[in-house]
Amino acid sequence: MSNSSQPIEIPNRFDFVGASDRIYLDWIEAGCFDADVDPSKKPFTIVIPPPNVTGALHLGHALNNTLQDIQIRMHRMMGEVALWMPGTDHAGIATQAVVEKRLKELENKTRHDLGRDALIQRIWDWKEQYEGRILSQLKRLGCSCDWRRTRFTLDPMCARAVRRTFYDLFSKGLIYRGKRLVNWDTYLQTAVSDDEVTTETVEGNFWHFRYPVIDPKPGEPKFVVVATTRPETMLGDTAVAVHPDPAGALAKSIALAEQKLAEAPAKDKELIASQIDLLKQRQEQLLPSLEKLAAMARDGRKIRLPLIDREIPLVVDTWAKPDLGSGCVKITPAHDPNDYEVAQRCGLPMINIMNTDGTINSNGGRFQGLTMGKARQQVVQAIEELGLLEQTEDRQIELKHSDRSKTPIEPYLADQWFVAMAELAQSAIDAVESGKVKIYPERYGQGYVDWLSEKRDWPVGRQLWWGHQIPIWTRGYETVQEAKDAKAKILAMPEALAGQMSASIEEPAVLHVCIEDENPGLELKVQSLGLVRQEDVLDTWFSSALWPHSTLGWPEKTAELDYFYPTSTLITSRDIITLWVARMVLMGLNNVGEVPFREVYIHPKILDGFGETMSKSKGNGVDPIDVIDKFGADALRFGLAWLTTETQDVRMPVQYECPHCQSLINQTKENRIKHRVVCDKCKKPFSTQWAESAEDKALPKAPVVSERFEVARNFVNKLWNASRFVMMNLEGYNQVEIDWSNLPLEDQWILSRLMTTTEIIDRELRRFGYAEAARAAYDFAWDDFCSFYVEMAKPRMQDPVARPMVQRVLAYCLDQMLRILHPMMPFVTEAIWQELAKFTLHRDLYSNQQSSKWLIQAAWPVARKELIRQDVESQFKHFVALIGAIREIRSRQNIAPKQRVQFSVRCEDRFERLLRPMGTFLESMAGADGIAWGPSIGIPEVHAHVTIEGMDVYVDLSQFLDVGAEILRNEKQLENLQKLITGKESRLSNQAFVGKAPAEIIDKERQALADLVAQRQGVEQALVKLRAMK
RNA sequence: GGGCGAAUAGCUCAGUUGGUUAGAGCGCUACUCUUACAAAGUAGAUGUCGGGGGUUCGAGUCCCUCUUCGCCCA
Repeated sequence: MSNSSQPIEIPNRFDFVGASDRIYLDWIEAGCFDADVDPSKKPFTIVIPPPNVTGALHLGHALNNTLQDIQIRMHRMMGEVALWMPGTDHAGIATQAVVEKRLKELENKTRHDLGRDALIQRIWDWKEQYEGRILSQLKRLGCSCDWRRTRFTLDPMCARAVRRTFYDLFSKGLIYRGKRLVNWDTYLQTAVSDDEVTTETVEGNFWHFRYPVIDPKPGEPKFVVVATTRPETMLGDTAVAVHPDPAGALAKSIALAEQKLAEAPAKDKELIASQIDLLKQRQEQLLPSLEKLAAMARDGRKIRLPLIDREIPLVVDTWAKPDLGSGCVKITPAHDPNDYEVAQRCGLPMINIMNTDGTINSNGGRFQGLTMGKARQQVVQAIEELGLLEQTEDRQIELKHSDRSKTPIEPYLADQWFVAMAELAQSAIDAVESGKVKIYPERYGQGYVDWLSEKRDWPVGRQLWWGHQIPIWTRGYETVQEAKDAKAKILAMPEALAGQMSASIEEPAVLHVCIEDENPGLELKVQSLGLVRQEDVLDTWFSSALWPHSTLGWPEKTAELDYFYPTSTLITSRDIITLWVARMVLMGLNNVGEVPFREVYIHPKILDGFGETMSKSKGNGVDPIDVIDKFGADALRFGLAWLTTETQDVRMPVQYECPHCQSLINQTKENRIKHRVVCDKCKKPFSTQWAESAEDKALPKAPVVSERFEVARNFVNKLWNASRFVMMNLEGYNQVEIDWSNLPLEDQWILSRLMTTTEIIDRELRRFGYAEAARAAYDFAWDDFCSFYVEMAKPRMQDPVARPMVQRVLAYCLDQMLRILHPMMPFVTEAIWQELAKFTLHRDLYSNQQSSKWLIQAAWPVARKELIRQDVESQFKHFVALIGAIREIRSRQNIAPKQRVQFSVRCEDRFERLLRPMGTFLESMAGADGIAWGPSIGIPEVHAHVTIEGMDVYVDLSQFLDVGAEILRNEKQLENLQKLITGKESRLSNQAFVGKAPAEIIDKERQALADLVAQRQGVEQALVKLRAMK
C-alpha cells in the first residue's frame, strides 16, 4: 500500500492543538477507555484519588494523573483490562467554605440567611461547574479514564455505601458520641480535625494574674499568680494547679540541663549554663512558696476566681511546671486540651464559656455577647482595675489556625461523633506490615504505621450542611429506664428485627437510633417517637475511604467488584497517606474483607523555584491548561515524568508569559501577589489571577508557565520529525526477507539498543521509575535513533540493494518506539501511528501481522533478548569514538563543513574489519574519507593525530593545517594526560594500595597507566613535529 | 522537641553493591539555514560533589557532626 510518487506533505511541527482533541474524541468513540469485566483477561485497576470540587486542577494534579495514565495505558497495551475509575470528591468543609465566602462577598448573606436546602443547592451548582472544569482538564491531559463510570462522593451510589458503612460500624459499637475538646472554627462554626489545623507563631502576650486565696492561714500567701496567653478563658476556670512535688521536679529539670550541658558543643554551653542559673534561682526564690501552695492544695484550700466570683479549688497536678512562669497554672477544661486532661484526672467541672459563633455565653457573666477577642481586652482591663494584674510580658505564641477559614481555632467542648479506631487501625497496620499492601518508596510506610499506631479515635462529625448527613436519630430522656424502654421498643420493631435499624444508649439517658438505608417510612416512624435526626454531616474522608469499593458498586456484590477489586495501584501524594490511604485500607478491610489496593506509589510534590509548594492562594500555582496550550499535553506529561525521580521533589521555577510579546518574566515572591505586572520587554501591563478592579480585569491575563517543559516539547518535535523522515523514505516499502546471519553492524546495533531500551522502560515503569524510563526513551530516540541510525540510513537509502532492509528496520524501530513512548506521550505517538498506517501496516520484523488500528490498543513491546548484543553495542562505541575524534579535529582546525578531509587509521586487523565497512558513514557524518586502514599503514606527512582505544587516527591536514591551533590542542591534551599519569603513578607506587587492593583493580590501573603513557608519547612526538613546522 | 527527605556545573536534576578522567538537559561560547527537525546540527568552556571530622589502599557514594532548606508529627 505505497502511495508511490505522490509528494509527501507532512508539516515539520506537530500540530498538537489540532490533533489532540480529534484523537481524544476518536479514542472515546472507539471505546478505547472502556473497561468491562472479562474473566479471560487479567484486570488492572486504578481508582483516581478524586480531586475535590473546590477548584480547578493545578500542576500537582497534572503530575498525579499523568503518572496514573502512564500505568493505565501501559497495562492496557499489555492486554489487561485496564480500568481507570474517575470521579470527584465533595470535600465537605472546603467546598462549603468557598461557596459561603462567595455568598458573603457577592450578596452579603450568610448560610443562615439562605437556609440549609438553598445553600446546598448553591453548592451543587458550584459542584456542577467545577466538576465539568476538572473533568475537561483531565481529558485535555489525555487521561484514559472509563468516563462511563464517573462517580462523585455524594452521588446516590456513594451515599448508599456511606450509609451502609456507618450503620455497620454503629451496630458493631464502633461509632459513639462523646463530649470532647475539638478544634472549633468560629468562622465556619464547625469542628475541624487536627489535619485541618496549622500552627503559626504569632506575637502575643503573657499576662500574669493574681487570684485571691480564700481565708489564707498565717504565713500562707494571700494570692496565687497564674500566667496565661488567653486571659479571656479565665471566665471558665475551674481550678488552679500546682505541681505536687515542686522540689523534685525542679531538681530533675536541673539535672537534665546539666547533662545536656556536658554533651553540648561549646557554642551552646553559654545558653544552657544561663538556663541552669535561672533554674537554680527559682529553686531559691520560688520553691518555698510552691511547696507551701502544694501543701495548701492538699489541705483543700480554695481560690476566689475574680470577675466571676466563683470558688475554685487549688489542686496538685504535674501539668503545672515549677520551671515555667509562676509555677502555678489556671485550669480551663472546656477551652484547653491540657487543662481538659487535668480536669479528667482531678475530677473538675468543665465550664463552657463560648457560643458556637465565638462569642462569650451566659457563663461569662457580664462579658456575655463579646467576641473572644473583645472579651480578652476587657478581662485584662477589669483585672487591672481590681489591681490583680501582676505583669504583662511580650511573647511569641504558637497559635492554631483553621486551614479552611484561616481564622484562629478555639478549643471547644462539644458533642462529637467518633469512630473507635483500635481494631480498624490494627487491621490497616497489619496489611502493610504483612506486605499485602506495598508502599513505594518504602520509607513512607513508617509514617503510615506510626500514625495508625496512635489509634486515636476518629472524630467524624462536621457541623456542616454539605455532606452525608449522619443517619442517626436521637432523643434524650429523663431517666435511664425511660431510655432503655424506648430502646427496647425500637428494637422490637420488625425493621429492627430485620436488621435495618440499630440502637444504642449514650450515658446518662440519650437514645441513638441508626437506620441502615434511605427509608422515609421508617424514618417517619422513628421520628414519631420523638427522635430527631442529627444535623451533622460526616467528614469527607469517611466517604473517600470507601472510594475503591463504593465506586465498584459495593454494598451490592457486583461483577465489577468481584473482578476489579482489590484494585492494583493507588498513586497519590505524600500529604495524603494518613488522611486517605490508611483509611481506605481499614475501610476496605472492614467492608469487603480485602485490602483496597496492592500497591501504593507516593509521588513527589511540585515546588516552585523557591522550594515552596505551589498553591493558588500563594499565587505560584500553574494551571496545566496554560502549559498544554503553550507546549501541548505530550510535553506536559513527558516533562512531568522526566522530573519524577524517587527522592527529589520537583522544583519548578515559573514564569508569566507576557500576553503582548510572549516573552517570559520570572515569577518572584513580589510579583506573584500583584494584580497587574508590567512586562520587562514590551513594558505593557498585564493582569494576573488576582485582578479585581475593572481596570485590571480589562487587561489581558498572562498565563503562568514553566520553561521546564521546553525539553519535552523539543523532544516531541524531534520524534515527530524523525517519523517524518522515516515516512518520507518509505516509498516502495516491502517486507523483504531478512538475512539474520548477515545483518550489517548498524542494524544489529540499533536493534540491540532498541531491545535494551524496551527492557529498561518496561522495568522502570513497573517500578514507578518514571524519570529513568523517560530518560531511556529520550536517549534512545534522540541519540541512538536520530543522531546515528537515521544519519547512517541516509547513504544506505541511496543503495537499491541496502534500501529495502533499511526501510524495514526504520519502520520497525519507529513502530516499537511509538509503543514504548505512548503511555508517556499519547497524542503525538497516536498521531504518528495513524500517519504511518498510510504507508504500511506490516512493520513487524518477525511476522506478517498487521498493526492495530489504534496505537492505544497496540501490544506493549516485549524485548527480544536474542537481539541484545553487548558485543555489538561496545564495538559500535569505537565507531562513535572515531567520528568524535575526526569531528573534533575538524572543529579545532576550523575546517568548513563542506570541505572533506582524509584520514588514516593505524589499528589492529579486528578494528579494520569492523570499521572499514563503515567508511560510508564517516563520509556522510564527518565529511571524512578513510584512505588507509591497518596495522602498518603510512602516515600523512602533515597530520593531526588522535589516540583512541586501540586506534591511532591521523587526519591529513596538508591542505588546512592551522599549526597554532594544533599545538594548542596537543598542549592541552598533554597537560591533561600528565595530570592523569601523575595520579596513577602515585597510586601505583603506594605500597598500601598495591598491597591491599584487589588484583584486578591493580591490573586495571597498570593497564590504564600504560595506555596513558603511550598516548603521552604520541602527543609529545606530534608536538615536536608541529613546533618544527612553525 | 521527634521523624523523614534534600544539599553535585549559572539553573533543573542523574550518579547501581565504595574502584579508571563525576554525567544529562537548559543556559553560555564558536561555527553551520548540510535535502526529518534552527523547537536543529557540530564542537567547546564550566564542578574544593553544603562545611568539618572519621572508616578505607581508595569516599560524591559508608559512619559521626555541624549548617541551610522542605515535609510530616507533637
